[in-house]
Amino acid sequence: MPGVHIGEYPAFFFLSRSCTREMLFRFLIFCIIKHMDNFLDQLNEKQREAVLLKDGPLLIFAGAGTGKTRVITYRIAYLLSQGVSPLNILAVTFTNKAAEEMRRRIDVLVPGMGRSVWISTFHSFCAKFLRTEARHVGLDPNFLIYDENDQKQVIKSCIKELNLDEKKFKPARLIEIISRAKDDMLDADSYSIHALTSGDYFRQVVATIYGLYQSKLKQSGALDFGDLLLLTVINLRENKALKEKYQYRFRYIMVDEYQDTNHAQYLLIKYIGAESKNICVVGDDDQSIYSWRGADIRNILEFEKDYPDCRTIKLEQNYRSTSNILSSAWHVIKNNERRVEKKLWTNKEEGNPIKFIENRNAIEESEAVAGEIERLRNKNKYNFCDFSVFYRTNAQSRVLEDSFRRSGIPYIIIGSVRFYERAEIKNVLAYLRLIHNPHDNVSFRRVINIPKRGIGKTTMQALESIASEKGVSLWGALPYIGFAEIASSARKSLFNFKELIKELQKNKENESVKEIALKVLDKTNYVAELEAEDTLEAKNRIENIFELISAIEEFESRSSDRTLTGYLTQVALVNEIDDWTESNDKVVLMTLHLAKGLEFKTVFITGLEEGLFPIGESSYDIDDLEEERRLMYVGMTRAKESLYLSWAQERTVFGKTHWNIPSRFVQETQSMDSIFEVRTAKADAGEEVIEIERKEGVKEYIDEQHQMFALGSRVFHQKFGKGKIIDKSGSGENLKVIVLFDTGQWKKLVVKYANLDII
DNA sequence: CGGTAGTCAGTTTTT
DNA sequence: CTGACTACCG
Repeated sequence: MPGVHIGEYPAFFFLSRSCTREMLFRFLIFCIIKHMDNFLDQLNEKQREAVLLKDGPLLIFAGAGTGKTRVITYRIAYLLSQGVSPLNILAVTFTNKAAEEMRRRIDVLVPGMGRSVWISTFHSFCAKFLRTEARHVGLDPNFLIYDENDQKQVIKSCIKELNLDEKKFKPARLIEIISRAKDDMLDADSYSIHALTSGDYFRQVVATIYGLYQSKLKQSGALDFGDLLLLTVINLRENKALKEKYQYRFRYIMVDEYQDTNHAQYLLIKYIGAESKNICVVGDDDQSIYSWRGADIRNILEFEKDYPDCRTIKLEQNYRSTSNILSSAWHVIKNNERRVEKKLWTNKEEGNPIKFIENRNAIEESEAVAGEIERLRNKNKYNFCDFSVFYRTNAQSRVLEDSFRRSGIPYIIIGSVRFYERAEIKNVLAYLRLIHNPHDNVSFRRVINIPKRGIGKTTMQALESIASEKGVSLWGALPYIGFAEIASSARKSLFNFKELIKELQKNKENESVKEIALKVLDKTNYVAELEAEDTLEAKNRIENIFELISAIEEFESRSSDRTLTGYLTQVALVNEIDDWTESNDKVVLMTLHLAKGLEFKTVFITGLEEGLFPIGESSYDIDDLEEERRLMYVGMTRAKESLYLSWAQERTVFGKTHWNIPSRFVQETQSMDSIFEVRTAKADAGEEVIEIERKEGVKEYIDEQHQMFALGSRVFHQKFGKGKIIDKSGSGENLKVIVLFDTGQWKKLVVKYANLDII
């Protein structure tokens, strides 16, 4: 180190205590320049081209595993080496995990620089923007962010207030409509205009709900996810000074996973980058899997139209997967008609063949996965974290979890039952939110009677009506309770609650989040009350609460914004995938959606059954089916060395057992040399798992499953007449179908004996 | 007001 | 099968 000199100063000078941020910055830049040649050597020709195209709009088509993150991080390093200040660089990713990963990798290239470059998700960028500019955009800088659960509560109260039928206007559906409207830049007023012109009654009611919903959010001082984007974009559009400020600040913009951006996100980038035009977007239309969330694939396909002078670079060399994996993935994705043709290639060897496992049910499938992980670990000295298991729906994780627990395999489930969604955690958080902003009605309703303080339905109804009469929040209604018909005991309780929150709010500016949280536990007696319950469940809840306290500690040790606002924002926008690091040697379980952007030595894709993956009715709609197929492609291309595809003949959903046929994606891989069946045999010592490898007639078998007696096909039976196949199980001689006959009755029939004719 | 039993709908996928 | 919600009684 002392040998390194910057100009006339020895490097250690810069590392001494007197070093300023600026000096450190210059030192780091020096290091980058020194190593830039080395950096560039680590890139292939196309990647280097993408890194070196410093100015102007740039579109990078980056196939799976082609070093997309590498290009972005090296590009940032290159920009820094060219004298661009880290403060002028904005990198936007889709998930927090991706942002974290990028930061980490920049830090590897340019130590300490990861923190200075603004890298965030769209949503956290907007949250930061709106808080910083709150004064200019007419917001309280302490606004809360409502998650989907909070949204649901608000929507429900809207429906109640408007005397609508929850069955006709389902909260979940309404949230979806409103969220999609916001993605498309339609605020409540614009939506209302559209609804009126359409003459559609349903849409007009939705417009009313939308409007009421927004006023309720405002009353509570809250924004939902969609608002973060919508308001940011509206303000950038309307406020010239603001727009110029951000255009000036962010001279270089990079957007990851551009294929998944929605219209609002597209506009955000367009506005900020309009001046410098230094917009670099990276994406892959084959990995677009969020259209259901408003993502518009046209954003990537029409980038060249938006920026006529843009340069386009295609990254096609895959560094991740063996050629076996890559070619099967290609065989699957090429079935999509709506895609830009790309030819990924690799100079890696063929590698292991893809292994197909057929199981009788979900339990055996899980056992097979667990068994295979143990076998591979013994054989190849793999770590647990080299394995990942993907599935289409979160519900599938439970069975896997059971098997892993039985086998003693350490695992981590990412995303399913979220820690922050547990009742006891939400209760503590609701207190924190009230301390931060007592007008938060959702939190107020949540904890007004937790722990029990004798405030029930009647009291709440009275309070609600005061609030709506006066046009204030529930908290704001408290001073008026003297005039309402509220039992004196309840009145006293409300008063005490108010004093409690006020007490907790005292000194909040000077206390750490942890101190505030501990004060909540202390003053509310929440833990003590749980202890008194003395049940296993209560014990569990107490444990979770302490886990929350350590999560807060963790937050405070790591985050740059350690305020209560910062913490609550983080809780709303960050999921636990960000806390997972490879340092924990655990098998990772997650949905296919969450897997995007990650890679593992060995990947299991489970539940490959028609109706589950592709899910539900999606196979009847070409667009839906193609998105499912892209999801399959994303899953397959996560694997570096080994890929397992498994399915179960029957699966229990909602306590009902369904018979399924293998997913069409299985046969689309075109690489089925053999199928493994896992059978559990009863031996003297108990149960024994037997693996059977079926090599012959594999293709015929799958074809038969799909074509001979496909679900939905019409059949004729001598005795029962005409009908439709609605379910299916077994194979070969044991192939059984359930037929719903036109008479209305249904029968389970063994195909071999039933003598059915396909009509 | 609070507890409990009974009903009913719901699982895609996420910031 | 679960969790969320409702209705009724102590």
